[in-house]
Amino acid sequence: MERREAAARVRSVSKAMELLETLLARRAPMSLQELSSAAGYPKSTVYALLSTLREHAMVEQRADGRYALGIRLFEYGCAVSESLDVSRVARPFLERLAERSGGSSYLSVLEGGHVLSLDQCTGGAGVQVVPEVGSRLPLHATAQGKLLLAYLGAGEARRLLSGAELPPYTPHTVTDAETLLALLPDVRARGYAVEDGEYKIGLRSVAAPVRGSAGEVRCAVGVVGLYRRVQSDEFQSAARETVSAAAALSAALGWR
Amino acid sequence: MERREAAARVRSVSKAMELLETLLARRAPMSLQELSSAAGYPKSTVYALLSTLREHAMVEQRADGRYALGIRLFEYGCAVSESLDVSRVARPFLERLAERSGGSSYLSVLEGGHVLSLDQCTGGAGVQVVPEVGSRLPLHATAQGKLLLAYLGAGEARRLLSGAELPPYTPHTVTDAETLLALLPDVRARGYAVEDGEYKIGLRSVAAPVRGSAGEVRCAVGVVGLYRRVQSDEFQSAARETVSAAAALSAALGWR
DNA sequence: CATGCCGTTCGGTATTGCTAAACAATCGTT
DNA sequence: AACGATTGTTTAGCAATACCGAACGGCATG
Repeated sequence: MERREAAARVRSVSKAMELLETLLARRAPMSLQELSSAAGYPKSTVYALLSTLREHAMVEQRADGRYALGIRLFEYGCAVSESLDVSRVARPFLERLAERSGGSSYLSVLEGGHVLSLDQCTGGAGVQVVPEVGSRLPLHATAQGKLLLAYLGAGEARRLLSGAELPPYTPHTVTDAETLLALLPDVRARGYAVEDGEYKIGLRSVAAPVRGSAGEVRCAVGVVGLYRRVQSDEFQSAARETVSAAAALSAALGWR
Repeated sequence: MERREAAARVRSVSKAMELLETLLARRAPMSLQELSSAAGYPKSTVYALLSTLREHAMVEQRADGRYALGIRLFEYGCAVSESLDVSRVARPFLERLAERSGGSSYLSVLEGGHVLSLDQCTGGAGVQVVPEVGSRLPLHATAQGKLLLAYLGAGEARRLLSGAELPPYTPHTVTDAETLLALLPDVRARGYAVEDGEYKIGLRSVAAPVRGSAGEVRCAVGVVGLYRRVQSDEFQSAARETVSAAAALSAALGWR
């Protein structure tokens, strides 16, 4: 029997975190009423939680009374960013990869059923579409997502996919969990994952695994660009560059 | 009678926030016991709080059991950073200021009795000492701190200074609250604040106020460098550049 | 001046978080 | 290997306290 993660121990803390998550999802200040109905708790409950969060600068209240994410979260974010040795070490590799692949490179990890972009490096040529640092991308419609899923335990990958909707971003998006799971052994065998216009039409992307000193897959490096076709020479070359950048970064992190 | 801010409404949320603050202050993973004794709550209480925070990825637990700030805080930090239009708008001004002043420029706000550095831009010449983005600096020993204090209500400035110790970072640090408060009218009159080796010996710094559309002082821009003396031409020139950069940035933010 | 809409306050209730103590797991030492 | 020390985890019961409905006051707008 697999061990279920324990339910939330402290409900009020959970509720407070839900409020922050709501504010993050909306990406805009919200009124007390909005937060109250969005979270499903009574106004006065939400008020007490927000007051407490406000005292710790986790939220701030605007002049019009609406609540927004607070400045202390910026501090925490910087501290976490510094403690992530990965992104510091990865920077030169990302830059070199962007230069050699002709696309934009990025570094991402798995977090809460999404792909979280840790860092990026926009390529030189023309208009480039890159995920914003700190933004979430879908697991099922991105190369990074498929790659990170591939190196999870099979049960874990199924759990993440079954837990959520798999919305079709383009006609090429794989929206069936089983179909997606069936692709993962191939990803492991090849050592990289490919995305062919599954998130945005015209964009194609490769991702390869970055391993830590214990051999575990810590994150993914990838390239995204306006490549013509997956079979094209440019794309295949970008894939090779991605794999070798990921290997070099892994080595820098102490792999082998 | 001045309105005292209400006490924390939800204690468990407050305790959870204290744990995060402790982790931030130590800047290193901490064991359950360390956190328990640092925060002054029993082990099992801290455990319940940490478990809840962990479920929301606000903390993460390392392989050795120690707790560290979680990856979701990075997400929140990025979101806050994006919503701060100031730092986006300020970037070109900071770059130009660093270039013209011969020092390093930075942007900072008042937060929780400290100066919080939002962005920085290191100058080209030689070794430069700049505050890390996201780090806290003392109010009483920095140009930014004195500047931001100067534009608060007098009562507010006194409250912030009396609440905390004023440790001497160098022999030149002003450690007496009243002496410091007496300097603030001069700062307002001149339109900029100066720091003369009060935080680190050899470093001198200027800061000027950035105003928002309502005329309120939103943050400070400044320059720090290895200037010889405050009276030197280079420093005086840097001060003029700082004031004009602050004014230009204010204008870009809708002042006047 | 009435009306709605908001953020804020208040007090009683029972929910729920707090705690001490026991448990389990890991590690270093004898 | 056995031990003991140290640590993270679980549990159970009590009472503190978080929760909520309802009322308040301020601010717009009609």
